[in-house]
Amino acid sequence: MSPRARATNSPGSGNADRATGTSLRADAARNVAQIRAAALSAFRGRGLSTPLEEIAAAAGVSKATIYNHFGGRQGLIDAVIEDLVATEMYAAMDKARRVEDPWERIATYITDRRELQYREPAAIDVLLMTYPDSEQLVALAKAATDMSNSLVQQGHNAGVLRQDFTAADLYYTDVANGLALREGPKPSREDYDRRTRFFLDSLRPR
Amino acid sequence: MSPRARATNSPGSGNADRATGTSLRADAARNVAQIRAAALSAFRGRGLSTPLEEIAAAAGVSKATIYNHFGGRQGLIDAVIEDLVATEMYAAMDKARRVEDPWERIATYITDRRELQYREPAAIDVLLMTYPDSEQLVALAKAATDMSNSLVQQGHNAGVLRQDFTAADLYYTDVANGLALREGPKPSREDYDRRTRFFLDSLRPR
DNA sequence: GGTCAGGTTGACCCTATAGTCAAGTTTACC
DNA sequence: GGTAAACTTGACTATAGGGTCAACCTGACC
Repeated sequence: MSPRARATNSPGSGNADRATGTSLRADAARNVAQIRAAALSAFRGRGLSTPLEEIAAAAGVSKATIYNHFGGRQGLIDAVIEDLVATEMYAAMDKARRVEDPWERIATYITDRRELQYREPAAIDVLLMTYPDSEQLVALAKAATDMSNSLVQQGHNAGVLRQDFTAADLYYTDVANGLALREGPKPSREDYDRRTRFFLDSLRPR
Repeated sequence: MSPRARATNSPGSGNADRATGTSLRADAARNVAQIRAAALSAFRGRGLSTPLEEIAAAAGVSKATIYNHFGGRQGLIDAVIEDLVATEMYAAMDKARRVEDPWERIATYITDRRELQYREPAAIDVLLMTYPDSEQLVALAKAATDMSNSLVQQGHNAGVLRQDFTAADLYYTDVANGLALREGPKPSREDYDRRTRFFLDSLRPR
């Protein structure tokens, strides 16, 4: 029986076959790398539900090889989510946390989040938790939720955010924006940034 | 050969088998009515991409009977879109046109549009023109576009709408909102209405 | 250079959905 | 109540995607 990827990776590893402790044969290691690269590119272009056969073809292997190494879509996602969005999401959170002014902190975080979604349509799958069995996705979603709650709380306390605005409102807007980017025609940078400004403007206290 | 629905209905008829000029046998007329009712209900609940077999089952007929009378999904949509959303969309436009104050006109139209989308998830398919071969959908989408352009123009002229806000911005927001309603968890009335207010607030001149 | 565990894959099966049609059933009308 | 046109349908084909596995390859090591 071939080695199977299980869901026991510690957060941050994200590498196929790692948890087995066994090392891969040269050809297998090459295939894993090619699959990862193909998945990354496919997920970026078409979202996390890209047919695995397409990814396999792009990697020059058969579909079954993906199942061998990653166990299926979930495992593949776990293996590349770090490179796909997690790194940037955590970076956006860290960056925001380093901003002193409460309003600027919120504005920075929201702007960066929207910026990431513009570049990376797959980010919407993180928000929607389309694949709730992926541990890393769940962890990431939780971190993002905590961040939002905390930012909104701070904004209210500092009086820089309208009092009737909630973290749930922010989540809803993010989901809506992500879906619009994925389903509709992609807006120009200029249009997109202007809409970000509209949104930020709407958050100030009345 | 059984009569087939073609795409020659004049706007507003929306009835299967009408354009043939022939009248239906009693059993066929009953089936058409049942299919329409089932489609209406299914489209409301699950959107315009509900499997036809499901609609057929709900109507107590076979899938082939839907093809006989409506020619396929497109024809079915044409046959029920009027009852589904077109009536309300046109009503919202008319209502807005009767409002004197330019800002109130915009606010009324946006509020009603969002209200309709809340009640009717299928409305998003009209905006996105998921089924671009449906004549009535295309006509409806065009009417809505014209309405938006005109409202925004009037708002700018009257100085009640921020100058950098465009009809495309309104369209984008509508699409985003419709998708969020369809894909994500349905927000409470209270939350939804509050978000409508946020959006309207963001449109005022700075 | 032979062996075999590790690795790969073509060829499956399964599900869901769209769409078609020959054969059978039902209605309307004489 | 017979018949022909209208109507219905079960059974079919086709497409797309997930998932599995027996049989076959190949790299690593002696």
